[in-house]
Amino acid sequence: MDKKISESTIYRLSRYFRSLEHLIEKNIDTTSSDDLAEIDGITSAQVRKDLSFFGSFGKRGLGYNTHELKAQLGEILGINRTWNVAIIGAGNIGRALVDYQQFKKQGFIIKYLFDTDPAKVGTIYNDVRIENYNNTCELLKDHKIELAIIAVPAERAQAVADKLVDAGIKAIMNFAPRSIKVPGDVKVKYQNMAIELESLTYFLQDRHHK
Amino acid sequence: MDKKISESTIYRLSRYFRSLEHLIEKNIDTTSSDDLAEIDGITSAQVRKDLSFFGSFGKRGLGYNTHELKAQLGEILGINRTWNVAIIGAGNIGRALVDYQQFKKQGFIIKYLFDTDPAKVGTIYNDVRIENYNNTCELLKDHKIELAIIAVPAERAQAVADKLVDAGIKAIMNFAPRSIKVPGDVKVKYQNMAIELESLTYFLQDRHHK
DNA sequence: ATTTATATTGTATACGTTTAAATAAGAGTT
DNA sequence: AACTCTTATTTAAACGTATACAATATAAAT
Repeated sequence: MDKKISESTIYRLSRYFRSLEHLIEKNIDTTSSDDLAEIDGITSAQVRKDLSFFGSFGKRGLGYNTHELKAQLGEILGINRTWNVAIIGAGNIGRALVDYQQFKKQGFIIKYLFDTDPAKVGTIYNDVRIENYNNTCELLKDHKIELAIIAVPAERAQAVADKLVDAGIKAIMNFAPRSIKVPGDVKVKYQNMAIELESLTYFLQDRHHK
Repeated sequence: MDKKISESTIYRLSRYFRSLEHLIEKNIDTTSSDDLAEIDGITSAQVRKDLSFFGSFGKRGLGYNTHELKAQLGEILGINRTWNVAIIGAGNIGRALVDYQQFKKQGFIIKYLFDTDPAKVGTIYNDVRIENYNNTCELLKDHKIELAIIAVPAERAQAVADKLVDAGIKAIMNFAPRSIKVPGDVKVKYQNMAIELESLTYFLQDRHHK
């Protein structure tokens, strides 16, 4: 099972996982590819294809057991465990992320906030200690932090990325509105709400009425 | 020019726009598809292909004028103007978005925050008045709000979406961790940081070492 | 002034990937 | 055993990306 799985497949798997959680909350034990597709607005064939990359989890004629499928997806996505996360930058975005309930719910533990501001360093924000940015490298290494989130101004993004790479981080989520360069074995995800809104305004314009 | 443009193209256009802003800040007047590709980590051919859908903005042998190209992209994306935005839900996420500097910078004006909490309604958060959720429909209609952001708990997302559709909103960004159903002419973008992190953890797992 | 070299766009073609549709196969029911 | 339902897999179509090259603009060289 070494075929390459597309990022869109992984992304959809996360959404199926979310939908399954929802079904389970409603005490529903069985579902079908058609149900899952409906919830997420794609085709049932897509759902089955996505799952088929990893095995066969359903019963023909019956569908999928929500609990089992959720467990399997959790296993695949690596969220049947917790992940330690550090956030660089204790500004508005960094702090909002500390508050973000979904992270904790999905097993992402914010271990540290880092900042350069002496007034912030040493204080505690919502149970998370704000550490000195200069200590980033050693603290990340010492405490087995595996995921890092960049929440600093654009012009500092690359420097922070370099430091994270030095600290051995292999997965970065970048909220700074600037592209960063990292080695090939480091995975970066960009997160820029303004860009997302822009892709909406494009479709709002008159000339795209169909 | 009625051919269908892919979402990824639009998304990349936004990134080129951002890169051009950056170049202009550095007083650079000319750039090339190769430069833009380098900045954004894609191929130069991709850059030219993306642009070619909308016209030819460069000079062969010379490249692109940063100012001109930025203006053209702004025109295409619809961000050479301002857009009125409403946020439904004045919780952590809603308030963080009001604080998000990039919105204002890119011409997105947060006009209203809506909430159901009587303690919040009527107060002002960071220059934005928090209005009663029940008045959403009329206020959106009266004040020509074109974009709306859903920042309420999952279980309330669909109800809010329905109300926004009633109010004539055609573009929604949904921060609630739940899929919503809307008519075909309404464009929805999902924004779920936990899902984004999950797609990173997938790539962090041992079995994907290549 | 003409040619040659160099740079870079714009487009046409080829390739690979992703999505959708079609089909075969398994599980249960009557 | 026939019928229904739904998965799993195969096949085909659509789409997106990368490659290749012709077109064009400038500068340098003769």
